Amino acid sequence: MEKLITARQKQLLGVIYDFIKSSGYPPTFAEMRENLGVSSNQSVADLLEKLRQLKIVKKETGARTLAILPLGYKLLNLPPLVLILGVTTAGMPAEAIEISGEWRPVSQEVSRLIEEVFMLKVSGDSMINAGIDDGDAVLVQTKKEFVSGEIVYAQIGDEGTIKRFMSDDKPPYVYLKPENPKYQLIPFTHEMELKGKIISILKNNYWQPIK
Amino acid sequence: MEKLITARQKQLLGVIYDFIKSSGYPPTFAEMRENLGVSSNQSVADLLEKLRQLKIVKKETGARTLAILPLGYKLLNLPPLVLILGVTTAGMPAEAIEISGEWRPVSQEVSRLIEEVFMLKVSGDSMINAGIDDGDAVLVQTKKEFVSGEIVYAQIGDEGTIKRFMSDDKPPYVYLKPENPKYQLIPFTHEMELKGKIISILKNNYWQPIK
DNA sequence: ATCATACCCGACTATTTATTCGGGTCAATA
DNA sequence: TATTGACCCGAATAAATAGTCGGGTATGAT
Repeated sequence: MEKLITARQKQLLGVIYDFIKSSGYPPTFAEMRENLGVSSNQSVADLLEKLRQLKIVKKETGARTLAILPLGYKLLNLPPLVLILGVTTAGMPAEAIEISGEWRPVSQEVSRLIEEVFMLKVSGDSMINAGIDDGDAVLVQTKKEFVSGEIVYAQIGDEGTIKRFMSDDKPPYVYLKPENPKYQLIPFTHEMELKGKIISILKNNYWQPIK
Repeated sequence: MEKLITARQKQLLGVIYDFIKSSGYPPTFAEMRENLGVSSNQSVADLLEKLRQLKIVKKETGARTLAILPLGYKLLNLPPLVLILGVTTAGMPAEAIEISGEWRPVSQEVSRLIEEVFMLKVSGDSMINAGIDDGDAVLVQTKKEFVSGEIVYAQIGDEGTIKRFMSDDKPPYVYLKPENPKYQLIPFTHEMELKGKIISILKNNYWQPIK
């Protein structure tokens, strides 16, 4: 196992990481100096230059123009691929939901990535035949184009709903289909907006602490 | 519906957001000026001051000491509460996993939040009685202290495993219990490290595109 | 032994960037 | 119509910050 990075370099990486984490923006040379316990800018510059060459961080000219690159996060032992889940309180999805006390807000400056995927609590039994039960939560990946047969999250006016999206060659051509014979299918209208596709289901019983 | 924020203020907020998103660090006054199409710092300062008063952004003295606060993200129509899932390739969890082409890496400067929760693919049938099947994925929330009965992700040497954590008043006192009668329980040893608690299960059939 | 490399010092200079000053316009409102 | 608030100008000053110079000390490899 060969050493890609020296201990000191890694330490600097950690300092940068910690700083960003707590303040929301990158550190200056002076701030790095202090957290590293050195007194010269050059010391920081030397280390930083190595990190830059190794594509662990990027640095542009100017104040605080520093960012950690994927390789850097990897070295910090944080997985490079992530999925963001938003737990919405308002806005896009229709109703506020709360996911037990276990899940909590994370630092603000990051919540911006939540475009990708968000989470919704399901109420009702209209999709039980697709394995989605009342009280489950679903992950919705936002997208624009949909394929017939996908389970989607749609908004109809102010209300959000989860149904199977279908398009046919016979009337009503395009519609939402509940997965429960008790319910009628819903023809597509212009008040209807498809927000995303359900990519996962989180079963109700697992959100709660398991006794 | 009363207006909390003016159009121009919101525009600045958007400019800041976009800048951070693409560069990884906050903009300077000059950069905001340009993206806003004004020529005076004061113009930016005025708007920024409002955003600051309204607790939409925070601003410290110094270069690029700017960050968006939760309220700001809310105004940008991004959910304020988020959960981060890491999909690991190596390191903490035992094996690389890939979640269909649908899920993709997000900007690097953010992956640092993944300490919270990560995702693992499950192989094997040792937990079928707890509803966790081969091919499912689970969400693991990292923590240090565990309660008897929780389903946990544990590492034994290099290998990761999912089991129910149990502690008793009779031997073997502390152990991991498979939820499948085919398998034996595993007494706790010092090579064993509990990484986190399973908080959700993503059923295999929902990762794949639904036909 | 000499060389390269990782690391460090202190001080100086150059540059970037923020901050402040003293105004002005326009539209809504009292 | 006088006032206020939102927005804007250009220019000067003040501050923060980066970048650079010319070194030094170890340590391990050639």
